Amino acid sequence: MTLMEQPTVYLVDDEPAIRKALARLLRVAGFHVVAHASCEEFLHEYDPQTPGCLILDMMLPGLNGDELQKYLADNGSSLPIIFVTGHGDIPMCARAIKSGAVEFLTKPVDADALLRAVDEAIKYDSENRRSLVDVSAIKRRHSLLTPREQEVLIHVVDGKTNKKIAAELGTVEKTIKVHRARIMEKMEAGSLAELVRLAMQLGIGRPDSRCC
Amino acid sequence: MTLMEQPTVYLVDDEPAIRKALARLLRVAGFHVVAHASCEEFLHEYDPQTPGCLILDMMLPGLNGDELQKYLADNGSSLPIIFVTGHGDIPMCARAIKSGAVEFLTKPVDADALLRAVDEAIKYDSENRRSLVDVSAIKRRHSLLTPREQEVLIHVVDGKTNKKIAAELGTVEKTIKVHRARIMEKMEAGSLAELVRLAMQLGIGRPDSRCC
DNA sequence: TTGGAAATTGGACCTTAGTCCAATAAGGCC
DNA sequence: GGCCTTATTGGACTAAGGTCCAATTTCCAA
Repeated sequence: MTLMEQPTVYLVDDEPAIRKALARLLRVAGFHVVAHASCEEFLHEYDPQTPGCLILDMMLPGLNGDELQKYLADNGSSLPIIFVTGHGDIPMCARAIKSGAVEFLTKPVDADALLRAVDEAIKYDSENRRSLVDVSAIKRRHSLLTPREQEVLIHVVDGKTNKKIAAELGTVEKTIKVHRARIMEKMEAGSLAELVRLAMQLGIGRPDSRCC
Repeated sequence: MTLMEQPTVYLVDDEPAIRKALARLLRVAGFHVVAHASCEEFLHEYDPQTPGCLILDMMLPGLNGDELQKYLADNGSSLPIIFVTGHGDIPMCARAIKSGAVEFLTKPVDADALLRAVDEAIKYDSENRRSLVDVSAIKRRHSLLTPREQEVLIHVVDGKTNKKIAAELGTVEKTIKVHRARIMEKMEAGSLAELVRLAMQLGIGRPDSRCC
């Protein structure tokens, strides 16, 4: 597994001097740094499994910083981003942070501010990954359910009795009992209460029935 | 009830000309506007029950804009804030938005941008109030439970059987059954699944047991 | 064509949960 | 001292959930 790996600080800036200086600063502070000159280059190497954060210049040849931010967000990435820009203005800053950026710094970069931001970003990322791992484990178990079992699960966490579920699915109580037992086993739930909580994390259950 | 009231746009700026201009702009756009010259004046009149948002200047005599933001946050208010400032810089913008501000605009204010921000803020506020109302209704029902019933509830939503709960609380199964029935009645839960979901919204149950 | 997963059902039996009626005991309040 | 809430318990009974063993049917893929 790659879970307990040391976090990587990705750095994307087209000016070699800045790249070198920031990389050095971060390495001295004990971080593992991977630097790129463009977003395209970064995307080519980036593995979403890797924990860490991204220090990103806004003005870049090719894909810009804010475009990369949007691209990553659209692709489900939650890599925390710290913007570092030479020609930033307030609307740009507001947009970046509203879109989820952890920090927005201007050049010349204040070393302390950057290190504080990196610490915050990495902390944020690790907490986020922990909960993502939890949910993905539940999803994995849920995927082991047969289509019919998934269907029964929805009714079970809705609080219906086996008899009622059977009637709605056009079968008998006995059948539902069997499905139910399999569901508890495959979902590794020790009780109905636990099953309900697991299902909630998958968005199954009442609070989402309001969608109709 | 004050629930379906029309939202109020609060406006705090020490410059009478700006106050007048912005208030006029907002009223023309159909909003109900209440303007004040200082944070102290605003706090004196503000009723947290009122839905709406706050357009706030940063530099003010007495309490500053960011200080009011912190004060409101510390006091559990979720009134959305739109900052409008004449001498803002990027760090100030970043801090304000990271602290939850909806938007950070600079003077002279762009009318379209302000109206867009107000729309967004009011939408955000109304959604937020809706979920707050839901949770407070559950809290109210929970407060009707006797101490003993609240204790039993914790064990019930943990998925334990009546027999086990009785053993842990030093009583017999029959007693727990009675408590349990009262709990279902008072919490207005139609099934165990529903009770578990209600309890979760109050922070009762497994996910929070990790606190110890 | 055949082996296997998925879905279904039966029967017997045990454990839990829920319900209705009734009753006791302790502590607080007017 | 009465009155009320809270917490407790008993008995009897019904309903629902869970378990073990066993069996059938359908459909898909090797």
